[in-house]
Amino acid sequence: MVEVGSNQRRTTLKDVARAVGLSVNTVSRALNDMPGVGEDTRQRIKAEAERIGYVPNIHARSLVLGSRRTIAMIVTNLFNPFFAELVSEAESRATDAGYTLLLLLSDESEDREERAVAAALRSGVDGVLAVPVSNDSRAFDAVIRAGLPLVLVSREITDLHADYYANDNVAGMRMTTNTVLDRGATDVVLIEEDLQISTVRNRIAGFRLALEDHGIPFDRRNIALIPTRRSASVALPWLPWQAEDAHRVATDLFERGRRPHAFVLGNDHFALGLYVALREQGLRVPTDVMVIGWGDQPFSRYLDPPLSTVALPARQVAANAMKRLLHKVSGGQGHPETVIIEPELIVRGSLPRSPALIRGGTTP
Amino acid sequence: MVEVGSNQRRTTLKDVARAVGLSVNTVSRALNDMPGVGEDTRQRIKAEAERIGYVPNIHARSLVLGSRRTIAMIVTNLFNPFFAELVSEAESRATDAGYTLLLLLSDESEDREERAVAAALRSGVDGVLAVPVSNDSRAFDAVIRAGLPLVLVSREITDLHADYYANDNVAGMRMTTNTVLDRGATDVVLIEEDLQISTVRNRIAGFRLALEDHGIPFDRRNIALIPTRRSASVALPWLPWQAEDAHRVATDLFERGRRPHAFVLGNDHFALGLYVALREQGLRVPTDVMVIGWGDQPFSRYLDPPLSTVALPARQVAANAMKRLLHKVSGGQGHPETVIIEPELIVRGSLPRSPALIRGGTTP
DNA sequence: GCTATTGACGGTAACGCTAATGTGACCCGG
DNA sequence: CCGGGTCACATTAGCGTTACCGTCAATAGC
Repeated sequence: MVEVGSNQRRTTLKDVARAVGLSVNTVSRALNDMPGVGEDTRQRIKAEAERIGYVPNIHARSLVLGSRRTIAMIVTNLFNPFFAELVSEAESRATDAGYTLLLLLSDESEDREERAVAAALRSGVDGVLAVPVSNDSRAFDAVIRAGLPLVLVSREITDLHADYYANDNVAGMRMTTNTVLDRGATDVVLIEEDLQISTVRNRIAGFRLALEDHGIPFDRRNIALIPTRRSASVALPWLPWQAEDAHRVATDLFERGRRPHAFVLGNDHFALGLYVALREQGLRVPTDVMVIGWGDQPFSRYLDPPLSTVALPARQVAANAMKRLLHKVSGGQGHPETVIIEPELIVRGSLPRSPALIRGGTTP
Repeated sequence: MVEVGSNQRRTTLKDVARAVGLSVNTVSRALNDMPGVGEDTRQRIKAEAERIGYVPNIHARSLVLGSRRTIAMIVTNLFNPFFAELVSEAESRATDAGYTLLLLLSDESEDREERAVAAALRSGVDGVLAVPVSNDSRAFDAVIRAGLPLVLVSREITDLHADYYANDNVAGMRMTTNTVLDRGATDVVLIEEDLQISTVRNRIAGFRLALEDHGIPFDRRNIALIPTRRSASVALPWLPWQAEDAHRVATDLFERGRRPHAFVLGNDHFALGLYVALREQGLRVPTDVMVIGWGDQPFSRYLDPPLSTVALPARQVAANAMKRLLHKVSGGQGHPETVIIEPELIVRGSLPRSPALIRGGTTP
């Protein structure tokens, strides 16, 4: 069995140099496939380095090269599978390009976000990929001041002049809302998280645009915001709670005598609680009430009835963002760019098969 | 607006030293709260460093200190919320201890696992926290050979002498199986992933123990293994597919005339597909068939009926593992230790309220 | 046959930081 | 009044690599 935690001195370039009787310099050039070394010498050096178990000291290399070949990714949480997918794709792309990924979680807290940014800078990363907590640019100003490439994903910061990659929340929510309106709903309720982020703002904007499209006046009562639970200044958009809160919000509506024809949601997890609330009210989906979720979670197609939802191009967004970031990291230029990708509506049993199946909302 | 990607030279200790008219060394000691600096001088130095925006160069510091204060975490994927929670907790603990977390994904592929380990070593991390892909120790031998602290989480490698932290899969599955047996089931089917990992092995062991507890002979037909989908040698335990595969496996059983009294599952996602299969067969939960899942996913309590399942102490496991790793990283000794935590059965509507409600399995 | 040119290699200086060792001023006791 | 100790700082030596220049021989060109 190999001994753990041995404290033998690591073999360095100097050791290899001594072993082959050449200079440190030549050995370095040989191992890095730099010109200026005879081919046979190069092979001999490589063989010897392998033999005595030489592993380059990344710290020294980073110091002289000024790069650690590492990307920091700052994400609010991993419980939202959308973020998990973003991180997953980003890791894969970074690895393929010979970079590693430093993961920092901000937990929807501006405090922690600031600390994450500080940690990223301290760690000497080559670039930062971030899903910001809010519209406040303060934390990320530090990144820009440090001269580090920065790319934002999924959430925009309005007055920050940075690259931004996301899916189209405006068009997406406009599409879902229009879908239920086209099918005869006139009283639609949007359930959303109460977070101060562009994602929510844009989805609300899309929702209002759809109402406009159909000449329906917007009322504040068309939107139900689910307050974010916080603990010690850390937001907790914990998925079970989202379902629970959606259940409560919907039940409140019904108890106040409201009876919407359709719900469009900012999150598939809201549908879990909403479905229960509807069952409790004896309302049937989609004949009494239409429901469209957001995010196409794995469970959504297995609900009863299967949940219509919006599939988000998470991998594509992350891939584009990382590609752009790596381009900037390796000295690439160009004005900050914004790339917004259209999401896709997935129609399932929670929508009536054909339009205009619901009229007036109440079944006779 | 701040210019992005500027190439101004970073301010170094020397700049601070010149600004305050002191030596580099004194500035270093002042900023690191080392003795040998007058208190007023220290404050003056700190203020000046802050003013001119000094950020220590981690590369240089790492070189001289021989550490980057970074932990590598190698995980198979982030789609399984259990792993997402492990990573989340690990990141939090590492951050609290002044470390950063390098995330590497192995995608259930031994190839990628080996590359992840290599990347971790190249990156000069101080320790490795890993969920291994298989029972093969080869990849992690390299970690031990490099003298790096290694802690395994959630999956064990039998012949690797390393610390290991997990939840008790044997006891957990024994408990769930005993629960349905206690309530009168005699024909129980376990649905599991077909992965060569200790997790699955142990859950199967627990399942068999429960059968023994009840004097029921074990038959190969008591276990339905769901083959892992692979693409280009990368396993894809993608959650929607797990549900789909469970649906298929269950339907196959029914079509071959099998009619189990209970299903115990290795994963809540299997329940999604199973529920659909049961509905298609006109079978009711829990009166006709009992179901217990595994992992307490957010959606599980919102299924119809709510899914009984096993809640896993993911955060606790990760916290213990990271604590142990950080202990070893800072030179701590001790024999490799194994800590196994009991999971908790959560009883919901997919189990009959009182034992012995089902007899013989068929309702009259 | 003598000078340019090329190729293979060595010497040395960074990179920015910390740690070990020096140095001078000051204080204190005898 | 002087020796020894203490404090506040400076000087210097690395850490292991890569980059920039030399050097020296072999070869090519006229």
